Amino acid sequence: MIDPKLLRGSLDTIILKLLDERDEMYGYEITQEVKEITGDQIKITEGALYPALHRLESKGILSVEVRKAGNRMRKYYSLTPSGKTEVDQQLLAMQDFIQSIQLIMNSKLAKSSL
Amino acid sequence: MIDPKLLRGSLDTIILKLLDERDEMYGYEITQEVKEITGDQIKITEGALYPALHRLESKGILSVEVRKAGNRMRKYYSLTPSGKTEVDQQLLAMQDFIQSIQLIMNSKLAKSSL
DNA sequence: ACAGATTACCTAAGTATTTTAGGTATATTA
DNA sequence: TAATATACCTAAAATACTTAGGTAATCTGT
Repeated sequence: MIDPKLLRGSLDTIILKLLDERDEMYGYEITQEVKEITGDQIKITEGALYPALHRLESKGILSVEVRKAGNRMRKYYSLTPSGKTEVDQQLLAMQDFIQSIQLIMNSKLAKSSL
Repeated sequence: MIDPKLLRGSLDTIILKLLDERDEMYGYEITQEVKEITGDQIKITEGALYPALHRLESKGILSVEVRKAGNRMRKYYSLTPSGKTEVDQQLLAMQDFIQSIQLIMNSKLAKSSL
């Protein structure tokens, strides 16, 4: 399991990336998809997910449509036009982030006496 | 410049990785080294750095030695024995994290009608 | 000589995000 | 019919960060 600490700050990007691929997803589906893609490595907790979805909606990045699956309610989220711009930015930002982290993790700093 | 939001949660690992290479560094030196390695992409703010160093020290992961450079004080940090164990764990955790993020970022989810 | 930038440390208030720990209700499986 | 899974939610507490200061020594250019 991925240390949840490292995940801080990347939840929004993960959500947006999935919605960029899937067009439409509901919250619970997102948690399951992330678990599957990462082989159970990343588990998004609902206490983090739902507030994040609400935030993104209130920022105009996501739009919601409530539909019923049988007798049960689902809230389907999708990217708004401004959300699509936002994804592109966040995906680039994530790439830069990973690259920089790898620079640090792969750096062999000069030790005085080797 | 890397979105500071994405950096949340990885500051400790960055610090520990540098100290694993360098054996001994002082705070300001860490900020400069990170800037240099990442080509100005990652800038660690002092408001984040110093509390982090104090946290790691109080956890017994780092030890400090105050020395003078001329008339000016420097606090040199280094890994304690338990700190060395901790680095190893955190470096593995960071690798797993990056790998999982990349799985998500590279995932092409099945869209219904392609 | 001295102003401004850099080096080097620090802290506290405010903000943001997450964890933890609940709650409700329907649907499926043993 | 009990337990698990699906599906939504929230609020208090914890955590970590940004912002915005503060002190002081040293270097750089004029």
